[in-house]
Amino acid sequence: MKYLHKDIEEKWQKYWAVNQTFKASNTSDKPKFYALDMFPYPSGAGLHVGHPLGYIASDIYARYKRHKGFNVLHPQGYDSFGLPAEQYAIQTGQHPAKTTEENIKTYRRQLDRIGFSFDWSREVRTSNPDFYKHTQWVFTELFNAYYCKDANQARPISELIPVFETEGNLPLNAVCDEDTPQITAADWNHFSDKEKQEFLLKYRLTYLKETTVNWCPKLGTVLANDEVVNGVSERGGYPVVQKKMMQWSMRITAYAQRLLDDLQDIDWPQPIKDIQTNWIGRSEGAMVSFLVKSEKLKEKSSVEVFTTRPDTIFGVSFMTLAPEHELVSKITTPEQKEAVEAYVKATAKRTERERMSDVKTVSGVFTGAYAEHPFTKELIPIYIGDYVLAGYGTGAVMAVPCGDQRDYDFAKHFGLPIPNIFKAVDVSETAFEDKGNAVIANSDFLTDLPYKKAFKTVLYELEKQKIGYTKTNYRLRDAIFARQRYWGEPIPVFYDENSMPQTIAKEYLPLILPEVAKYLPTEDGQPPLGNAKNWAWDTANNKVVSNNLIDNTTVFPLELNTMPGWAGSSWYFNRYMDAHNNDEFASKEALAYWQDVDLYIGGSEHATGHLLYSRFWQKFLFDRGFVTKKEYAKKLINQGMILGESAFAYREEGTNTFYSKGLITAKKVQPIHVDVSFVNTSNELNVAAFKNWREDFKDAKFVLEDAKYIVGREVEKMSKSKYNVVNPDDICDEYGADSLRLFEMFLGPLEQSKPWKTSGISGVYSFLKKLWKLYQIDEQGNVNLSDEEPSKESMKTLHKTIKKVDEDIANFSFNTSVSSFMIAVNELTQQKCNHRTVLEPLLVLLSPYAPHTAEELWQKTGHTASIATAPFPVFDASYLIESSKTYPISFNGKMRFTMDLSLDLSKEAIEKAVMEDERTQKQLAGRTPKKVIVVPGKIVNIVG
RNA sequence: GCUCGAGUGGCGGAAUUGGUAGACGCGCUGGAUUCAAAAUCCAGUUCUUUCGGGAGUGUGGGUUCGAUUCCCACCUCGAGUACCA
Repeated sequence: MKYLHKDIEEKWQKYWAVNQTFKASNTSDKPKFYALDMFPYPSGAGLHVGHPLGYIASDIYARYKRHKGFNVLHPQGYDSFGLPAEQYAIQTGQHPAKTTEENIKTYRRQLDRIGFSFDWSREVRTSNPDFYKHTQWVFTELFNAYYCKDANQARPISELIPVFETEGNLPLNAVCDEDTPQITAADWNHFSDKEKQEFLLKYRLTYLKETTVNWCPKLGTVLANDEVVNGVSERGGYPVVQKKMMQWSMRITAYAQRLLDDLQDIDWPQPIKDIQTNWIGRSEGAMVSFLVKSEKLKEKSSVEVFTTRPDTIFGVSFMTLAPEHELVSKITTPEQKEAVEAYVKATAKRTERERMSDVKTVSGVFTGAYAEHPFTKELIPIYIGDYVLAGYGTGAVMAVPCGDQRDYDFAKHFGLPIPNIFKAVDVSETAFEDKGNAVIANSDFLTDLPYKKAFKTVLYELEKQKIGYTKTNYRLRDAIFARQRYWGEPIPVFYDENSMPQTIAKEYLPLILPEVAKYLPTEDGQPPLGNAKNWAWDTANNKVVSNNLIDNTTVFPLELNTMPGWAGSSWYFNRYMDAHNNDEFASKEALAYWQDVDLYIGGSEHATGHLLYSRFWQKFLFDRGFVTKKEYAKKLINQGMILGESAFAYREEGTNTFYSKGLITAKKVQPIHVDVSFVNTSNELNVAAFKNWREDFKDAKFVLEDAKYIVGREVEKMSKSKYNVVNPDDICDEYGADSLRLFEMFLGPLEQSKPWKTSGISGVYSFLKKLWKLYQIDEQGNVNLSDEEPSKESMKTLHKTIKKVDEDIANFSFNTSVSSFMIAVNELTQQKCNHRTVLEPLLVLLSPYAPHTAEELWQKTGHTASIATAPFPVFDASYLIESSKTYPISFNGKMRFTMDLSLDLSKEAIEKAVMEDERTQKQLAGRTPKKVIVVPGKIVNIVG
């Protein structure tokens, strides 16, 4: 009978759905295994063959673990809040919930066709109120917590009030806003309610503060740092400008050190760890105060700088402040006022992108003010310059031109002195930045000290004289946690009579996203939720009511911002453990059983976004005792991207004539993307289909070669706009889901990017056909296997394959395990093996890839064991043990011939046998070898 | 610039702790079957050769009896990051 993949796959997919074959239980005697994929955003375009790559890998591993006797949790869901649905809504008026629902249907249908073993009973959707009510709850927990540096954990904010009441904030060692003043108990007790609330906000882990944000005017929203790439928005590529705004932020910086330290405990790819380490950007150095000497200043004032090279302090010849630095206006002398103000204005106008594309231009202005060097007491000029960033360190630097290239360039540009404080180093051309080889000179008490020693000595002195102290700085910033958008989780906050934020208590969540007439911002620039008619909080009845009822005594306005895209994905992995729990995000029992993700597969593009934020939330939930693990994913694998093979037709410039690829050499042509579905495997274009494709090609002329139009090919990212998308549905139609799954794995190593080539699929497809053939299935669908004893050779093939595939899957080397199966089928075909003893275990083993075929056959032959519960075949080493081995015989490391030698021969016996062989004698031609190296079981090498 | 990662046939890619380089698949060549095609099966396929061999894993060195594998220098490509003081 023919291999009818469609019938087989349909039948078993239905069977699994009806029998809930892959439903995981929260109670089991088996050890647990949690295999997770990064859940997709359900876009309108549906899946292409690149999307399921990681899902296939995790699915194989999940099935493998089930075979090995684990209770496996392998869920899937949707990250369903997001921008595309909202933009579609703005254009069409269609509610995002509706398009999202439709897209999810398409996704589900496509995923089902590929035959994944997902436990769909645990599906989550971040846009479901049942789900986001818990996202909102995490927000309120963060709001009601602060970070205690002594305990090194998050604690309830309520703890702070008695401390403030009795001692003020002086003894408190907690993370807070940089500008938090010191207060005494008396201060606190004299605070009004509003002042108390404002003060507490400086400690909350999610807080409201005026901050400089990345504002994207085109998208009408703020963006987090990781959403800005090269000064433009990651989505859409629109310009981004800096703007001061009142914003919700998350105090992720409180966790900077722990996020760094705990990387050591998790088995994640080194590149991801490196990226996160870089992003957190820890640097150790010192804070140093420079006294400002300005007649204009009445009170004593100083500039604080952060430096990683306090050892070079005697090389300071000027200081530079960021143009935005608060001291700038205070210290600027009247003579310089005009120039400084013009410069500040010009900098503010420039977008981040302009500032970056212009790195090489040195610019700045002298403020007219001077500072006093803390040791030499010399006066040094204070400049402003845009190479100093307001957001890092203190927004001011002590410039050491001989030791820092940027300071050097600045000094050269403005003709400032470049004192050399390095021993035996020439700094006339360039700065000397190599601190490992630095020996300090001309530096008073630091002279002749190497870098490390000088670093320690100067810090000791700075601390003694109270002009500086050791400081660790992080590049990581607090994450902006609000978007001026509609399609996101509402922030569960209302504003009380003092206009201070108050969270909505857990029992009244979810705060459901309101209906709005328009998804655009309001006319006065408020976020889209400003269009909602019913968007006020009635504190008497704890429910949402009409805006008309706002009286600021019991009914208050609700927050108009929504949460950013990464909110739901920061904790969803815990939800799968107990997806239908209405009271809590997951029960204590479920959390205690599943604990954490054992294998997490997804793309590396989330390194500084989702993969960092989710670690932060998990640590917070851990601190507050809600989860059992401080890291949620033990092992992470980044699957590579599957690239598309774009096709191009070549149109001569200024004409509508297309030349076949071989004819374009002398012509000026413009390559045009052609839909890959018009091209066959030999790169031949279906001209008729192409003409019908677009109006402007209707009358196109084609110059052919050998009566064919041949297209050009190029590997690019798979995308709709490049017309190189391959739909998995088409592959399933023609070759079946098993072929698709096998082929995606066979393409190459999981973690590597690789181009998709539909022509290659014939290899795995014919492998499946050959496999099917082995079972000699007749027209009635019966399997005709022999119950006689199989040959030793066939048993060896089986057990060799078991051993290899077991090892390969355990190492996530899926491509080589597919090869092993192919070899096995080729061997068994050649051996004419049709023995049940060999072929049934082979199918169980193969089922991670082709369960449908396997189950089909098990059923037909009267076996009813579900693949999910069938035992993994036991590997029997005895079939692999051989009595003899083909030894390569080498002369000076070069292989000359082989000899079959018994494996139980001693070293001496092997040497004797080899030396006596006539081929050895021929090679030696009478000479005596210097040495004979015998590695039992491996090789014999004769040196001489 | 800095930090990682990778360079193997026409192509995707294999190769345990250093031990017969090119597994497996695509493509290609020849053959069988067929009126023919598709499908299937068989044989071949790194380059070179005077048919004994010789060369060969980006380049140049080194360690070793023996290097795709280890070490040093360089070249190329990819990814991340970028005035971070």
